[in-house]
Amino acid sequence: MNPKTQNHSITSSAHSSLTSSALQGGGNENKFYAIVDCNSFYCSCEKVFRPDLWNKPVVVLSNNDGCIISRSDEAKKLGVGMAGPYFQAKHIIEKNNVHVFSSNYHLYGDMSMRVMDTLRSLVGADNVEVYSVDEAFLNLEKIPFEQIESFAHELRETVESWTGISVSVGVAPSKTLAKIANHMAKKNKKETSCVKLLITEEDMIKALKQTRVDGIWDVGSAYANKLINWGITSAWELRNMPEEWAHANMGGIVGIRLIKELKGEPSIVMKKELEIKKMIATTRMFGRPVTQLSDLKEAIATYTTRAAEKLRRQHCAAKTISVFIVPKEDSHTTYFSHGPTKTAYTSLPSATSFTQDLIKPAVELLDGIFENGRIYKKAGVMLSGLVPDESVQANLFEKEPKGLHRFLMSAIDNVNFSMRDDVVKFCAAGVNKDWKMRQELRSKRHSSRWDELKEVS
DNA sequence: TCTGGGGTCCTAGGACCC
DNA sequence: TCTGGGGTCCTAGGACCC
Repeated sequence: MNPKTQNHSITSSAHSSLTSSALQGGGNENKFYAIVDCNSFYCSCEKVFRPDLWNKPVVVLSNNDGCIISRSDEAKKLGVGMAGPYFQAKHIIEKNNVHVFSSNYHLYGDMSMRVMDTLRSLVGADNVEVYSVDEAFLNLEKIPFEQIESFAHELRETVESWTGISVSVGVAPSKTLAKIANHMAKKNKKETSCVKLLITEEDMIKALKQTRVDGIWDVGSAYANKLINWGITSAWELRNMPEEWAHANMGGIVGIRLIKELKGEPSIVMKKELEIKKMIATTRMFGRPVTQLSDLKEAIATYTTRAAEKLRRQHCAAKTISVFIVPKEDSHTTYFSHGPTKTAYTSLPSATSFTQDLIKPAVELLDGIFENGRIYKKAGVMLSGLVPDESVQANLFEKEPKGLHRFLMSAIDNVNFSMRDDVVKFCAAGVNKDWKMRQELRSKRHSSRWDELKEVS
């Protein structure tokens, strides 16, 4: 692993002059990026297996059935807000007979894999960067310029007919512009057929003028507010600011990159697939308020087990483990807030990926931060200082040979992966787990569990 | 009553070294 | 009493993403 890998390095000026020729509509050497983004992804996954819900309003809830994290177009039209708490939208939902699902990550993960595999088969695996569960950037440099538009439509049609998931496609000379194009495609599905290209200078200028600064990828609410206070409201106005200004006022090189991207000079390069994570976290809200140390210990042991699995899956070991717990707010506030998070971390004597080596320090850290009498609503475990497993530096004082442990871990992983649901687990993780999150409305795992396969009658 | 989970990158500042 | 300059590494915290 090379932690210094620069995924976001500024590209050379030679590159950008190549792009400006692209803007004038040059030849095949032009570089374009596509972003393919699934429409209302979680809702679409649910609908694939429920034809009775096509054209019906659907929403999907976050873990613990807390927030609304995906809405079908029909639900959006009814005024169901994004990322809002479920209970606040409940009246609209009940009145309009909106179908509600708890999140079903087995299903979404599997459908995501199918979408990504389809994209890989269309442009080659090397030209796909999976950006999130429902989006991927594609490098279109191999597609001849005059075919870009038809190819973008082909992408959309193929994904939809092979997986049942509808997507929107945005194409432009930089990732940030592609994101803007995608946004426009999504906003006017009928008019654009879910495909929007920004490949001429006029198109780009028009799009930038229509885009507000808070709609730009990588401009969050903090910068958007600042920009608006400075009188910069459209993406076009931001694009015309000097790079030195961006460096001074918008987070250093992040700001420069943003301006370049808006000008169509690609500055955020494609990431290689299968990059290993630099930090691994498993954190959850509890399904009910937790006050007992013993319950918290079970939760921490369970999260540590999950995190250690993720660690081994990318063949890494961790040098640092940290644990945090979040109490409920003492005072009565109407607005959602929580009490001060307590965090503790420790450096391990040597990097490890063994669950049992991680649970012990995790639970000890918990002992140090737990306060009797408090009510807790959330906890988490984070692993950092990750190193490739084969290069784990041996500790001089290590007595036990590791071969046996490694064998045991991979045996447990294999059993749990094939059977799922923790058939084999560590006792510290508890058996009852009544603190576990609520998932009352989860659909079946149609595509990843034999016993939950969809039946066709 | 009820508000998710899991990441990334960058910068500043302190500790430490020669 | 006077107290450099340059470098690296680490961590905390802020900003962002879906």
